[in-house]
Amino acid sequence: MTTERYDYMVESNLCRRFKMASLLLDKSIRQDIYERIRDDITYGRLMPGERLTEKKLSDDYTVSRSPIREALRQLESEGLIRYERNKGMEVVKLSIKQLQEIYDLRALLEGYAVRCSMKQITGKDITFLTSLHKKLINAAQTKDIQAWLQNNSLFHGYFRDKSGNENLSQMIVMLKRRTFNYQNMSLSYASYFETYIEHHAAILEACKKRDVDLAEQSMRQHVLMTNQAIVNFVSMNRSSI
Amino acid sequence: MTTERYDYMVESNLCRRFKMASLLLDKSIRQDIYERIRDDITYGRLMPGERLTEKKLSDDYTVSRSPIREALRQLESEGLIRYERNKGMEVVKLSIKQLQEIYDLRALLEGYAVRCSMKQITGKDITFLTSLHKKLINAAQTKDIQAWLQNNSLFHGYFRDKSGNENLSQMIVMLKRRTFNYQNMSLSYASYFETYIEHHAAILEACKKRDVDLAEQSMRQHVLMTNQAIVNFVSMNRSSI
DNA sequence: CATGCCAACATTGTATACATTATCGGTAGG
DNA sequence: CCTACCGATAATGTATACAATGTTGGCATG
Repeated sequence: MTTERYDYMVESNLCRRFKMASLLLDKSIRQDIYERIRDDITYGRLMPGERLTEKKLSDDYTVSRSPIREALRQLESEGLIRYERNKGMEVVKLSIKQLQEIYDLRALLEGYAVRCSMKQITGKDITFLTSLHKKLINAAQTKDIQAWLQNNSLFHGYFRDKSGNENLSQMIVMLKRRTFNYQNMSLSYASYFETYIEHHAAILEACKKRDVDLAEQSMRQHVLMTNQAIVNFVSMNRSSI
Repeated sequence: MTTERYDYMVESNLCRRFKMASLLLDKSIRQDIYERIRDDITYGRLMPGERLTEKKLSDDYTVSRSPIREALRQLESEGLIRYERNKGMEVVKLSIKQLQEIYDLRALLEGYAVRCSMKQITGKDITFLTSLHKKLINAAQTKDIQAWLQNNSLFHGYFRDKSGNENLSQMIVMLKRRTFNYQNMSLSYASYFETYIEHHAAILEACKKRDVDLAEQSMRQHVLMTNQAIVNFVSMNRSSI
């Protein structure tokens, strides 16, 4: 009995230290765990189909199962993991059809974001987007995938943020997270940098001309084309992902 | 101690077989709670801005806080409730701007759903939609709001389901849940049955002519018009909702 | 050797205990 | 009268205990 109490005290003290660490960051353990697992999935440290148990996660992060379970519920709602009652969960593995569905939606929504953003984009914004475009060209020439990813994200994110529709923005981000790892893998496999740069150039050009319809259409085509590259990649590597 | 444990295990395994039959009908408490709170919000038994505490919920449903908390995480992810750390949660109260954002998205997505569904809609589907349309006309004439809501839901749901895009469908449903109560309240306040019937007729007509662009456009306009009615209603009753 | 059964174990589902934080009313000091 | 502070209370955040369910591997049986 005494030892039990002793053990408990030790555990409690350990946990307190972790709690304090997260308190300093003003973040709950649950929120922290949520973000870590989410990023592990989007950045491919956890692969599609991989099975996760609450025990393993609570051991890995040295916290109890309570915050873990709550974080998992969030991730499930966002379509990143799949639950089966009394059996556990796994990282969502998207079928070709699902990938196409999601990219169809992304094309629609990102295109619409461009349309909305046109009302608020000024010459200054065009200048900034052009500088991003140049960085992308540079990244393509030097085959710097990290730089590409980063600036590509900024390019797309710019229209998203300028759309002025917070709900639209959130949806696009959610869809992006669900496919990010697939996109990343396919990019490492076979990059279509030149094609993408042409697309971006077309979008930019349409923005300069203030041609809303063309800008929206260009973005839609661009996203759909990206999807094609990913579908090709997944089709060829279906066994492992 | 060992024997006790042994006996317990035996009984547990034996008992399991007798329960097997009813297992399929079982639902986890969490899932049950989730659905009940969700419906309480969408059907207005819980009003926007209303504050909920875990203790009250666990008392109401006579369960512990664990499944409650997990259900609340799901509801939060879906935008139905809002959490503030260490302070608790409340039913989301949408601003006029948010309502417009969400309806903008619904218009975009439901319009797109009509576009997608056109590939798969046959004469038989048109016949069914026409019968729904007639029921709506009847409900309008008799001012039967319940019948209107039910058949209107079927009308819109038909295109959604026929779109063949499961992700699109889920998004529309989610957006609908977030605004359902507002829509419902505004309908009780001032109904635009005649206008909506004209819209539906236009959509049906476009379907019959297989005019995809017109059908999509008609649905978009219809949804945006609905939004206008709701915004008017909310603007006038801002104090209470 | 194949197969069905079942105890042991592993995992998820729920309840409870404990820890931390917010809220609110009252009181002392200005 | 106002404000700042304190403490009681109630809420959320986390850890742990207990219960129900799924899985596995060994053993008996044919």
